[in-house]
Amino acid sequence: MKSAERRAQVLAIAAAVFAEKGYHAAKVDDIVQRARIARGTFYLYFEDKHALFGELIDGLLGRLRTAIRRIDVAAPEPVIEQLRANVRRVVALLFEERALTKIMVSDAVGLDPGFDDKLLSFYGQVRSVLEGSLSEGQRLGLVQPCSPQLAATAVIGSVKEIVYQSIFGRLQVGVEEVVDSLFACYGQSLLR
Amino acid sequence: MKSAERRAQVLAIAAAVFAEKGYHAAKVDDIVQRARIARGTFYLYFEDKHALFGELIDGLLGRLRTAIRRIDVAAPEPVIEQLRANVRRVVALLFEERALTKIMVSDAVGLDPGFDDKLLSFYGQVRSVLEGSLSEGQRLGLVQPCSPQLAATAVIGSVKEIVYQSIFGRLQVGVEEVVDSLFACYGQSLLR
Amino acid sequence: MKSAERRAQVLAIAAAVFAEKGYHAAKVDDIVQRARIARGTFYLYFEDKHALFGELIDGLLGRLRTAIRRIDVAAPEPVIEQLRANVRRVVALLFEERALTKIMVSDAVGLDPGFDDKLLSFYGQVRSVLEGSLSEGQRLGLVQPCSPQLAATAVIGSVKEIVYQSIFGRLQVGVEEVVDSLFACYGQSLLR
Amino acid sequence: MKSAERRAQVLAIAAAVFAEKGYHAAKVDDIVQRARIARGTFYLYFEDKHALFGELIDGLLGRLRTAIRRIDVAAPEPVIEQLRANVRRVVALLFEERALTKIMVSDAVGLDPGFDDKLLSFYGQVRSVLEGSLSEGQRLGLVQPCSPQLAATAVIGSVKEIVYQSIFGRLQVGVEEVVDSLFACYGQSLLR
DNA sequence: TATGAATGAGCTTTCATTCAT
DNA sequence: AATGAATGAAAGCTCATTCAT
Repeated sequence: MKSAERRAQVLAIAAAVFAEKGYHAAKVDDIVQRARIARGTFYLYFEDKHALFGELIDGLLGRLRTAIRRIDVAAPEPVIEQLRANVRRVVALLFEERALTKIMVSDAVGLDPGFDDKLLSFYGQVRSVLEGSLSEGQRLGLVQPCSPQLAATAVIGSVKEIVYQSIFGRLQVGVEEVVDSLFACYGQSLLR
Repeated sequence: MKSAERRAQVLAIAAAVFAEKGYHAAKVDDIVQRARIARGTFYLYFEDKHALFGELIDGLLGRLRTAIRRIDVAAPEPVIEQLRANVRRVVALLFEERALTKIMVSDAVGLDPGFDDKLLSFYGQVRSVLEGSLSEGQRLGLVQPCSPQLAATAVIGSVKEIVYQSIFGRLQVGVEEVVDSLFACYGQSLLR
Repeated sequence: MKSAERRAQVLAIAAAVFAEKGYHAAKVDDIVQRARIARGTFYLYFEDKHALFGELIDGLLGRLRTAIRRIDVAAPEPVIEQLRANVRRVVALLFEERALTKIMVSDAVGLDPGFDDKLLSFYGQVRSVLEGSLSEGQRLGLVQPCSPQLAATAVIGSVKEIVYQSIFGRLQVGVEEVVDSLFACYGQSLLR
Repeated sequence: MKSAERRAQVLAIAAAVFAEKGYHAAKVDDIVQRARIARGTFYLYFEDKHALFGELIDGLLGRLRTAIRRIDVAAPEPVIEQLRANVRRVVALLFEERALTKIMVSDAVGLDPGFDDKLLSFYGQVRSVLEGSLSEGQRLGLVQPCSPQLAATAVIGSVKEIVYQSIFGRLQVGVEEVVDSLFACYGQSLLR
């Protein structure tokens, strides 16, 4: 148990270091020094730097997957509320895990074909959920006729950019504000 | 003049190599070998690898800035058409310059505080243009009441994600399709 | 303790390599190959080639400073004997440390403003000691009237040249012979 | 003739650059830029950087050799005055050619076995002249009994050090002062 | 389980020299 | 004679990883 804790601690420290310096600038030394472990110990816990990074990304993607629940049109809760809850959970998680979010959007992209696949596959899954909901919504006459694929992609992009700007840029917003704004934008039409 | 051509050629080859392998995995050797120049010649044309990369990014950002024109509400052309033309030019440029686009979204982010600033500043400018148009639109009753800042960010994110997915992912779309879809999404309301 | 020994060993080997090839011609590779360590190990022990060289020079200058003791006119031992002991210790040290002496006179000069300062400052200190003794000697009527500054410089030069010639050149002399000759030259005029 | 002038000019500029930066830090580029010639032109005039440097050193050594004249005991001018004239000419030349002097004492030493031989052979010649004079002086009872070889070396070292200190260090002296001081130091003991 | 000294492949960059014009 | 773009060998240094203790 002690070992698992230590591992988790190193993982958290590594996330912070990666977020601070970026994957390449973050040296294994930086991590072990901050974690107060020996260099060799690092390799006792992790295959290598790359694998540790992968674990961080996988962890975040897993938690994001958990946060996103398939919309159930038959459920008592209205579809739009289910969607809103999904978005809220995702945004809340990303805002909570700033370090992991940062490395996901700025370091994992283009680092490696493997990571690109991982991310693309994740975004594909999310898009598939959204596309399903939108198609269903169109079938029920709740959603405007348009390409569900592109619309889903656009929504994902909106969330990513708002999160990205609030982490890197000067955008100062809270979770509720983001969710409300997204639904204000998409919910009634930006341009009438 | 021959020299300028050679320089441009190396620049183009470097863009391709960076797009293929990523900034860090792309070695100066890869570039010079493909360009069929000696390693020393590379440093005759460019300060170093970093500076060459910066030139590529600056070039694309410059062309993007040129593609984005401030919306003129007093012009005879409808505001929405001006907006559409902006989006079309941007998307067309990004689709045309796939290699540069790829390195901008996947390598320039988090590479360096300098590059992050560069990108953030660019996105800030674009957002400012969009925000202005949205605010003006709201004043004229053409745009739904919502945070212009977040809405603008959302729109930028939509464009980025669609472009990103069509370059990295499996999204197979053309320029017109993207523009139409964006306006279908935002133009009449995604959810009724 | 093992590590300190290894470090000292590398230092000694480096001194020999520098003496043999000169600072610039001596490659880090030459040193590590002779020391039978990996290239990376070198940088574990020393900041870089320059710093290692600096350490060698500092070490010799330090030992030379220790060898030179301020003349005490009030001491029971005659001033001239104190002076002779100083010269003997210096010459003996330089003869003993041929490699270090060689790099000090042939590589450290003009290598770097920092090294020039270091050497100049050392020679300045030695000259100051000698000047003091000469001035005191003149006050006591033991030394011929002449510029103590130039005389001190001349004496230093004599020692340097004799050592230099006996290391580089064909001058085959021993410590005692050098000391005796110096005092034979200077002993009846400079010192009355 | 134009070409010879140009060559001489490049030579002079190179001397200045070498004196300023040292042999290794002085790049061929620095020289050609200051001389306002193309890089290729440099190699039209000189074999290479090393040969140019050699020419500078050879030139100074040649002029020094000219300045040093063999003492003629049979001449009407007293031996001591002949010696003094020699020293005066040498010191005057070195003070006049500070750049060349600097590179001779700080760059040529230990640069190359070839240069070391060159310098050693020069100093050997000078020493031989001095030794001859001192031996002759001893035979005539004009000079104290001591090792002519070591005495000659000491005198050479004195001159070198004074010149070195007045170029690199803070020693501010004129030619006459140097000559006078040297003869004050050596003049009453070495020379009876 | 933990350590940290040792490793060495591999990188970017420099610069004296060449050679087609 | 003059040019300067091109060359490429060679150097210093880094850092992820290994392994003897």
